[in-house]
This record gives sequence, structure tokens and C-alpha cells, in this order.
Amino acid sequence: MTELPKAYDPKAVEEKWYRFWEDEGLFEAEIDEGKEPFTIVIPPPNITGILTMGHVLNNMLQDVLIRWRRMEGRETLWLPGTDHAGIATQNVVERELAKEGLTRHDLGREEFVGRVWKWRERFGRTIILQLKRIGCSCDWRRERFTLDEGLSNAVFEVFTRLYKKGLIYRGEYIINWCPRCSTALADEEVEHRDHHAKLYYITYPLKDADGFVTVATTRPETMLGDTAVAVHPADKRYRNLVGKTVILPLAGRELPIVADEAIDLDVGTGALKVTPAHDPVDFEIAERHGLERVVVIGEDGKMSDGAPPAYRGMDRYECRDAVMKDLEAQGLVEKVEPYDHAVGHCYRCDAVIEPYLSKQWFVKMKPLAEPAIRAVETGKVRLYPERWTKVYLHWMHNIRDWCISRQIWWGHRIPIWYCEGCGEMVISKQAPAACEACGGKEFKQDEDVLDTWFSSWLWPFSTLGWPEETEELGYFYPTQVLVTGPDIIFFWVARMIMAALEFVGEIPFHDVYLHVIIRDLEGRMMSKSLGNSPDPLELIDEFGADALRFGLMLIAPQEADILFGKERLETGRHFCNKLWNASRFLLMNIQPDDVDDLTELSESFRADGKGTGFKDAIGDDRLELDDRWILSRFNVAVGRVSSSLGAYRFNEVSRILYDFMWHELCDWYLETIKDRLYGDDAAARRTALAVALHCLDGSIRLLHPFMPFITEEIWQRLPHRGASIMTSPWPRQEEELADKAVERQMGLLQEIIGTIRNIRGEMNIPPNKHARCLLRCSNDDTAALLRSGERYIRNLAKVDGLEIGPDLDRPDQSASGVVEDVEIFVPLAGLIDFDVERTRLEKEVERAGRDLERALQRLSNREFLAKAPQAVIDQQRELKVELEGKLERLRESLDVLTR
RNA sequence: GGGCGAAUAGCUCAGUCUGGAAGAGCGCCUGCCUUACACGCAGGAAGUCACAGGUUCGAGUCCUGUUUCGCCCA
Repeated sequence: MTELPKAYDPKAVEEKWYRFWEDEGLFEAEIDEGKEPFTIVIPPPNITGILTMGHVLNNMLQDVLIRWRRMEGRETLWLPGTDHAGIATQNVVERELAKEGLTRHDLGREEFVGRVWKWRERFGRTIILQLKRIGCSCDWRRERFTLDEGLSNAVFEVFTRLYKKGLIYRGEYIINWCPRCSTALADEEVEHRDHHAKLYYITYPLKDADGFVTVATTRPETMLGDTAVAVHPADKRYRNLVGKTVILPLAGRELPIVADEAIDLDVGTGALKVTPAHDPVDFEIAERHGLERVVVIGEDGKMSDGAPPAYRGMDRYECRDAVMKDLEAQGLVEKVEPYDHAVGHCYRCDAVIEPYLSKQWFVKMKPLAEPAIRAVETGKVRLYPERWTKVYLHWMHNIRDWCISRQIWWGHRIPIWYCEGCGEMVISKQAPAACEACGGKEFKQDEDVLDTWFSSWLWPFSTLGWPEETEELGYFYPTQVLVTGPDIIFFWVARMIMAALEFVGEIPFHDVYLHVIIRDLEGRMMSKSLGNSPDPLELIDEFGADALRFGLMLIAPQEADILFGKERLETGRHFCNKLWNASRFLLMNIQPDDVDDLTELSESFRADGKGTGFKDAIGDDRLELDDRWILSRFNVAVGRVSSSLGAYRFNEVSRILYDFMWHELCDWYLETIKDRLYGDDAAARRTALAVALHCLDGSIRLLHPFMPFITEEIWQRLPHRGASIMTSPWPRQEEELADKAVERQMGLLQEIIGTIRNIRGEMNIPPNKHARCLLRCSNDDTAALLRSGERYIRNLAKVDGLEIGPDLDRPDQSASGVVEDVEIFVPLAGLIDFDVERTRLEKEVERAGRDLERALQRLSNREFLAKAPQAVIDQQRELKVELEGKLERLRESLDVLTR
């Protein structure tokens, strides 16, 4: 039929088929009450994003699930979109401005936000275009953005509901301040890393007596803001000092010594300097004791007016040195020790976080967490792999209030207005007309915007139209599965569950599949600064999108992270080429007259699963041993693929398909049918061709979710009905195809062929030279099997003149082998190297002897016979008999050789 | 300090759920351009399954402890 190029060229097909799918509207989901929906919402990539290896893995997995379920006949919606990513995007645009020598303050708020929108229009779609390159079958008509009007309405609605319920409040607390991004962050947005630092021991003199108290700190500069010293009430060392006063060096302030249970007796000296404005623990101590709060470090990380004049304006680290120098000069430094401790860093810019006292907006999380805990505990929402459940629950049980205000400009502005007259707070999207309290008409909106995650946590339902009660929401919600990385369980997954239960009253998704993180070959996180992250688009150019997808899937483990090097994609590329050539081979063997029948047969995969079955369609009596074998093996693969996919064991699926197609279909079946394909028996030729095409067609359907492009290209060339492999029915297991007896029989023939090949290889018989072979076998059933499999042995082991019988004589100068009760002789007059043959046989004897030894040991163990299952005992007995026979024959061969 | 995960061939990983004759890919060695494929075919070498105990007739697999590495939380 058609002649295909010898090697698969991805470039020639990928773009073509993606456009075809889009043009045909195959990604588009419609409400269809007759079908069961299957919905996934994409984890929206940041608009600053370009495609990373992590995105490839994440989105490919979603595409696998979506394409699979679509072929199974579900109404599938994969809803795409992007995230405005407040801090990250603002940083990017600020960097652009900096190139022009400008800051956002030079532009003013309105103009700056305008610039960000412009930037978003120009660059914010890059990642979407890149997702299309890897083949994502999203319904692009439904693409959403977290700042869309609808999603903004959802944010306003949620803010309002929580505020009215008393779950949103504003207050002055210690928050995590990033001096570089100049905004507050939530606790989760701070990454803790161990620093090799120092612990400074500083003495604070007592006010009304001789003596002093020594405190230890990692941050001497904060002492300028100390308002107390705290000790544990049970600490004998300090008991009589509680209630006394010390003088704060450098500042001269008087500090009370208070007793507080929160003090750890074993850290430092057991006496803690209390800096309420710059440490969360100290803040709480101050609350309990009514202590003053003195702010000494400003938003910019520099010493502020609360510090003594000499230090004002200094950078915090510069001030640390200055403070230590001055203390040293006064003899108030007891010692400085090396000290390792965790330091918080901004997850966006890596700057060291400053605990900072300021007025922020918070969400009370405990009440929201309770239903979300129950949802996971009762299994309404399931996490895969299951171990993440514990991580989730631990965090949820210890949840703290969520700081949601950010001091940036890009994002959802907090919908709170303050009356200029009386300070009354009013919730509103627009400026309110008049103040209900004082009638004033002048209002000022809160300057802050909301945390980006305050819109992302609504994503599964806000994208479907909530708070409107849309038809989409009714049909496609709740979604089936969320696919994401475990690094955002707290940021996103947990909060979505809380939001969904609170606002929609229904879980957002049934399953959460948490995939691994991709690292480089040294186990390092991929990052821009290390430059160790390959560009997926370049990999697609080099290997093809399918090879990238399949290769990644093949190496993606369930538990540990992936160590990725691009060499590992070669397996994927080789596999593509193998598929291509297997298809090419079969297509070359289709004759014009075959096409109608074969097209008809392609219908034996039926969407309703009630197909006539392939055996009925082709006629059971026409099938030979190898046909029955490959159909049985194919059927096994079908079953295993579906069950592994259902359990999110993706790497298992890729392995099953790889092994089936390469090692069973190509290595064995396509080889065994060559004589029929090239022979004169037209009926036999057609049967073999039909079986081969059935298995090929079925396997590429199973493979389609993983490798969408090449499978479409091949499928379109195969005899078929239907517009696209994308919408062709998913193969189902067929009881009639399973045949364990045939699998055993074929297994024996394969072992015999393997033994002959081994002899040929060891004896250096050239592949093009056919050898003679005798198979001695006294068992009639086995002999019959050997005769029926004669052509496989001849063709695959390159045997000329095969003799089978119970009483064959061992030829002189022959190499030999044993498989079960079959003795194999390959006459090698003049060719045999006796040393090689002896070594080979001795190795066989040794192996068999070892196995026999083990079996005998078991069988002589009375406890084994008493306690092991009967099947295992029987198996060992059979094994013993077989090995004894084998050993006897092998030794006989050795004897002949040494005579 | 608490939790989670990993350790199997030179490298990267399956196999562990459900105990019953150690696997794949790459790399290496030998022979082959055999009319689908050299991105290939056939054959081969290569592992004390991290260590120490325990349970069991039987442990890479289950339990306990140890070591090393990685991650999360405080």
C-alpha cells in the first residue's frame, strides 16, 4: 500500500495533527446529559512562565487522563487558563521598567497596572502556545485568567461572605515581610533554610544592683527594639531576678524581667531578649505581659526612627556589625559562638524575610479547615500516592490564620473602602455613594491587593462560572482529578478543598494525583540560576513531542523524584521509530483487495464494549498458534493498562505497552508471521495480516494518550473508520481472547528457539547460515506441539532440516541443550569448539544443579510440606522432576563430549 | 526536634501493596547492513537486593533498629 519513510520524522506530523484536532473541535466539551462527564482544571501556570520540564510532566499527565477517558466515551473537559501571579509578575515588569531607569512609583499605580496588562497581552500567552506543542487537548474556548471579570466577581463574593461571617479580619500582627518585594507574605510563602551563623551572648546590666543578665541572640541589631527580658518561671537560675529591671545597652531603655512559660531553658542562656515588633514569639510574650512594641527596622530593611539616632538609616546587617562593635567597646559581649539555625527566605526572590509588625488582612482558617479535614479523612477526596494524606492532615490540624493582604499593585484590590469622614469600613467593588454611618461622600479604597492564592483557591468552580449557577457548574463540577506537584499541597490543594466546601458546599475534585519533581542527574532542583534546566521546546525539536512525553513517563517513578538527563529520552525516540517501522512493515503488506475487509475488522473495537469480538469477526478456526498467542498477550496488556491508569501508575502503563509492542508484537509475532505474509496461501496471509493489524491498531489506541501525534499519524494510515484515533473506542478486555494454554505452549517454543540461538551465538555460527537441528522428545503432546510450531523454529532459529521424534540418535559432534522434556541437538561437524561447548554445558549444569538443590532442600523439609500451600509444593515437585531430567541429559551430553 | 521518602547490575530505575526460582533501558563484550527498523537484529558478561537483628517452612518483599542521602514541618 503506502510507502512510508524509513525513519519517523516528528516535525512532519505534530503541527499537522494538532491543527486538525483543533479545527475539528475535538477538544471541545459540551454538556451532554447522556454521557458521564470527566473534568480536569489545569493548575494555571503563571503568566510570567515559560514551559519547564515540570510543566511538561504535569500537563502531559493530565492529557493522558483526558485522552484516555475521552476514548472511553466520557464527556471530557480539560479547562485551561493562567494565573496573574501577583508578586512574580510585578517583579518581572518592575525589572523591565528598571531598564528604562524607572520604578513603579514614577508611573503611579494606574499607569503601572496598565503596563502589566500590556506586558501580559504580549508575553502572557507564551506558555499556552507551548502547551500546545506538547499536545495538550484542552478546550481552549474556555480558557480563563484569574483576573477575568467572572473570576474577579468570585473573589469579591468570597471576600464579602467571609467578612460578613467574621472570618476575615484586619489587625496588627507580626507577619513575614520581604524587604525586596516590599510586601507581606503568608507563612507558606516563606522557605526555611539552615544558615551557618553565630549566636551572640550579650550582657544587660541590672538597674538597681550589681550584676547582669546575659541573653543570647542570632540578631543583635534587634536589641535596639527590646522591651523586656523573659525567663522561664521554673528556672532557678533567674527566679530572684523576675520583676527586676535591666538597662538596655546602647539605647538606655529600662526593661522589665518577666517570667513566661514559652521560654526554652536549654537555648542560649535561658534568658530571652524580647523584641515584640520583630519576632513572632516575642510578640506573643509581649501580648501576655502588656509590653511596649518598638519598631526599629523599616519596610526597606533599614534601621528606622525607633532606633537610636546613631543607627538610623543603616542597613540591618550593617547595623548588626555596628551594634556588636559598640557593645564590644563597652565590654558587654560575653562570647560569640558558631550557630546553625533556620532562616526564612522569600519564595519569590529569595531575600531574607523580616518578621515585621504591621496591619494586615487575615482569614481565620480553623473553621474552614474542619470540613476539609473530614473530606480527606472519610475518603471523599483521595490523595495519590496515599502517603501525602498524612502531610495534608498534619498541616490542616496545625493551620494558622492566612495573611491575605499584599503591598503590591498587581492583583485583586481589596474591596474595602474607608470613609474619609468617620473611618467606617465599607465593602464594595466601586466607591460607595455615601457613608451609612456619617453620610460622608469621600472614600478611600484600601491600598493593598489580595494574595494571588486568594483567587486560585476558587479555580475549580470560579472557572465554571461560580457564583452564578451556570449549567457548566451543574454538569462538569465537581471535577474528577487534580494533577499537581506536592510542593503546592498547602498553597493550593488544601485551600481549594476548604474553599469549595465553604462556598459551593461540595468537594472540588475526587482525586488528587501528586506527581514527582524533576531534578537534574545530580539530584538538584532545576533552576534558572543553576542553568541545569533543559528547554523542553529544544527537546521537542531534538526528539519529538511524543518521545519527550513517553520518555518522561517511562522514567517517572511513583515515590522518588526523577533524575533527568536528556539522554534518557532516547528510549522514547527509539520506541517511536520502532512503532513507525512496525506499522510501515504491515502497511507494506496490505494489498488493495485487503482494505475493505480490514476496515470492517477495525470495527471490532466498539465504543459500547459489546463488539462482536475479534475472534468472531475473523473466524476462530482460521487462527494459528501464534495468532492465538499474540491475541491472548494483547488482551492481557489491555487489562493491565486500564487498571494501572485507573490507579495513576503511569510508569507502569508505559512499561506494559513498551514491552508488549517491542518484545512480544515486534520481536516474536511479526517475525513468526513473515512466512505467511510472504507465502502463497492468500487466506493464511490475510489472517496473519488481520491479527497483526488488530494488535497494532489496539496498541496504538492504548498508546495514544501517551503519544498522541505518532499514533494519530499511524492510525490515519491504517484501515479504519472514524475521524480520529482521539475519538476511537478504547480497547476492552475480551474473555474469548485469553488463552493460558496457548501462552504456555508458545513459551516452550520460545525457550527452544532461545536455546538454539544461544548455541548458534556461542558457536559463532553466522546468522545467514542455516543449521540442522534435532529435537528428541518422548512425550507425544510435546512432540505434537513441536511439529505444529515447526515453522517458528525454522524461521526464528534459522534451522534447515529440523527433525522431531522420540528415538532420534544424537549426532556426532553436536552442541546440545535441554528445555523441559525436549533435548536439542545441533550437529556441528567440523564447526564445534569442544572447549566452548563444554564450558557452556557446565554452566547449564551448574545452574540446574543449584536450582535442584534448592528444590530438594525444600521438599525434604517436613515443615515446608506441612505448612506451604499445596500449589507451591506441587510446583516444587514438578520442578524437581524437570530439573533431574534436565541434569541427566546435560551430563550425558558432557560425557559424550569428553569421551 | 518531629514527619515522609529513598538505598536492587557501571548509570537511571521496575519489582515491595498480595512473601514462593533476581528484571528493564542505557552502557559494556561477540556476531550480523537477514527484503519493517543499525533509532535495528541475535547472543553474552554483569547484582551478598545499604547494614544488623526478628517473624516465617520460606524474606529484595513483612516487623524492629542502625547508617547514608533527599524532602517537608517546627
